[in-house]
Amino acid sequence: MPEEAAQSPRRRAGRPRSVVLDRELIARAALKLVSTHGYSTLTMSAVAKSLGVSPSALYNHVDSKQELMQWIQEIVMDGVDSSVFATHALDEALFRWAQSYRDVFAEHSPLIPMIAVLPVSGSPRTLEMYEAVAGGFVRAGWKPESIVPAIVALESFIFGSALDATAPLDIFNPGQYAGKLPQFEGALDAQRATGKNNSETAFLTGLAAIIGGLLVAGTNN
Amino acid sequence: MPEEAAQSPRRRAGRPRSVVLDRELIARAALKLVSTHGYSTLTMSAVAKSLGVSPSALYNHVDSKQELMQWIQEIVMDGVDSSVFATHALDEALFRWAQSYRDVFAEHSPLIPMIAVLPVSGSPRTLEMYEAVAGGFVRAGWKPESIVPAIVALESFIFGSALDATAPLDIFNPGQYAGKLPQFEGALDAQRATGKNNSETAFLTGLAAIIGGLLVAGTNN
DNA sequence: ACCTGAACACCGTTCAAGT
DNA sequence: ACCTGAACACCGTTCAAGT
Repeated sequence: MPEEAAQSPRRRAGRPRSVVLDRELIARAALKLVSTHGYSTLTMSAVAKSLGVSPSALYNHVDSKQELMQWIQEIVMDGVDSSVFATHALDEALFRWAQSYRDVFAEHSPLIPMIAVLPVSGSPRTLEMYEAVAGGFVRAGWKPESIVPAIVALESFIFGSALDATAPLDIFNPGQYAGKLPQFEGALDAQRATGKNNSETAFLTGLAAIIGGLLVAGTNN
Repeated sequence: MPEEAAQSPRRRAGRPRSVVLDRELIARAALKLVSTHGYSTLTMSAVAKSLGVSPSALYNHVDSKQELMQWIQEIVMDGVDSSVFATHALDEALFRWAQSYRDVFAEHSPLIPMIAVLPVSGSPRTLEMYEAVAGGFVRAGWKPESIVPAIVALESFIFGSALDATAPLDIFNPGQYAGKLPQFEGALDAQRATGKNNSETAFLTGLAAIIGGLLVAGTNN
């Protein structure tokens, strides 16, 4: 199997014979593993196996599993649509950007605790995204010092919502406490009667609320 | 050391001689470990050691480490102030509740990915909290079907903000990309010049925005 | 009923040895 | 330069054996 990978591109003269692994290959293999079998199956061993290589071989190309997960983040970040800030009004752009951001990380929620804490300097695509978002705020006439807090507030909501999106549908079922929580259960029944997905409704109404609320505060005072 | 624990309370006649472990003791030991040395040191082995017992002994009282973490959650949840809904107007109550909620889980962020996905039926204190919050919405005249999505949206923002609160202060430092992101770096400099903690500002302005935005939508239409 | 000690089935990571 | 295989230092968890 390694031969297949080594022979497929026509080799330039003087190049080493069979370079099998590199960052791109490892990251893609990891992403494929995660996409098909979930993050619980993402082990260095499994990644190595899918590449037909021994686990220790990976450490010639990656420092740690943590770094490998940052590589995955970088690829995943490509799915976030930051182009809308160049084409739409700020409120509409924020709405679309936030939705793509949440949808992407709902599928990769194990990355969230890591991203929330990691310096952005390690992720050029994240920085590109921030540049696009900040540009949208600037063009809308925002006070400069209010822009970064607004972005962070939106991101907090987005990450929290992405985590929530992975929750089971019956997460609010009171179980043995049924009948003892009149106010909450009434609210729960009314929500259920709408037939809508609660996580989705919460995200959309919350997003509209926070964007609306921020826009009121961000330009005036 | 086990003798000390066994002899301290006067024993009622007929009681077994030296019951050392129980749920409360284990949970408190785990919480103490976490509070003093952080979640990275929370291993079954470390908990056992702090109790002067072998790791396998714990499994006579707890099913898994996951369950132990739920016990910690239950204790931690006590630090969230839900009493404000009985004493304050909805907007003010939401503000105070959310702040205590975020502050508590900023110190216990590793619990967040677990909580976001776990059925609330396992946590009576969480259910009590929901009952108090829902009561606040009901008394403020909210449409019943809008209450649960509002709570979930607020919780998503709170959990996301609690994760963000653990981030290093210089998380946005562009590093080697300095000078290439004019809009974002301008916004960053302006925020820095305020001298305020960015995470705190983001939480407070975001919270005001989402509460304000929700209150506009929740009662009218 | 509850504890100990050994064992199991994993992890991520290191490193000497090979090519 | 890059791979293999053995080894290390952990995890959480199980289980037979003791009291």
